[in-house]
Amino acid sequence: MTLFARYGYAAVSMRQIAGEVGVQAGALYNYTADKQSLLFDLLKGHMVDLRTALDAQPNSASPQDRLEAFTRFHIRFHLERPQAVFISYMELRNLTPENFRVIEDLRRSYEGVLEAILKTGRDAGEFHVADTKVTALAIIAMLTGVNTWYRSGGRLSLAEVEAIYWDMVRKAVT
Amino acid sequence: MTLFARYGYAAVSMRQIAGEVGVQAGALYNYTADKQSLLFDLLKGHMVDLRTALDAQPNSASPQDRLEAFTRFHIRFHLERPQAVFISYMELRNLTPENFRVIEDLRRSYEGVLEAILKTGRDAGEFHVADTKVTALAIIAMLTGVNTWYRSGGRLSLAEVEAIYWDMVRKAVT
DNA sequence: GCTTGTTCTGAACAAACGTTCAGTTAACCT
DNA sequence: AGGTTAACTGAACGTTTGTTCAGAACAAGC
Repeated sequence: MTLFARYGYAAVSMRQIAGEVGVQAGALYNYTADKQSLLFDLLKGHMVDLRTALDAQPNSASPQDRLEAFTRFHIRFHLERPQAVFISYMELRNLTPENFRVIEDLRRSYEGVLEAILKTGRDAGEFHVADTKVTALAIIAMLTGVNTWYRSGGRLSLAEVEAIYWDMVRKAVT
Repeated sequence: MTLFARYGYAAVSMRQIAGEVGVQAGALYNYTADKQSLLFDLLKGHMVDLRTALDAQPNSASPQDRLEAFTRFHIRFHLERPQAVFISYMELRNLTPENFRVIEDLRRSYEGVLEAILKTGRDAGEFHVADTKVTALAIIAMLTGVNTWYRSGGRLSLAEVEAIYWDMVRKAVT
């Protein structure tokens, strides 16, 4: 994961990976069918973790509370695994078509959770969003963007970042 | 550019590029010093175009109008060059350190324009943003996200997309 | 027709690629 | 101590990589 995140899937050789774990290249094939599976298992594991962690969140009552919970969860979860997140966005095109479809479905299901929150809030008259699908994607893109600049120990704490983003999300949909 | 966007810099060979333009691999070296320069020139050209096009925009008076102009400009410009945008986000790590620094500086200067707008608006009491730097990055991430899903001829027109995003940006900062 | 300068080919280079596999080494159970 | 299984090495395979370069092809001017 570290090597893929640093140099990219295509630029990392099986010999490099083997060297990093103190083994010869051939030994890797006792654990993985091929290089492609290495990438796929990484991405699938990440997406499943994401969905599992989201489902483990306590269910809030109001749409507003649920949206806040989602926002804070997304930021926290993504900031805890910058490498997996990075790879999940950058290496999609290096998946075989069938593997790609699996990851894409997982992601769409995650996006669907946010969209459902927005729909509920709009139907309840609490949110004012022109298009729940587009708004969900826009919010996720905004939140995931934190990963490109946040460094722990930097100017802002995680709590401050969460507060800033939640403030923007809340205002954007109400 | 097409090949880099489709398969990624590392996965595209000079022979593939040569084949695409109907020439042998060796002939490419009459036009480029090496493969790295090919990528760098592409990214630098894109960033310079971006900055040039932004500066060519008519200057609006109020912070709100300037923010709207920026929002619409960013969406339009990025949707017009999906390949260059994609490469500019994905292939940064394949630049040599000194080339990377050049591109990063150009991008930071672009982000600075948006931050300046936010600062002006906040000082004028029109915007309420907790952190202009973070807000600028959040807005840009949100807007650039359009490229991941928008397809011309799809459900929404460019004008509709601009309107939806501008509505979110406006509400998020006021 | 000859010269000049530019552009291209086609082969060559050493290095690196993913993957396989016979054979060695290590670990564990009886 | 012996036997079984799992893990690893090290070499090999056929390709492919970025880049170089001598020579062929080509166009332009006289």
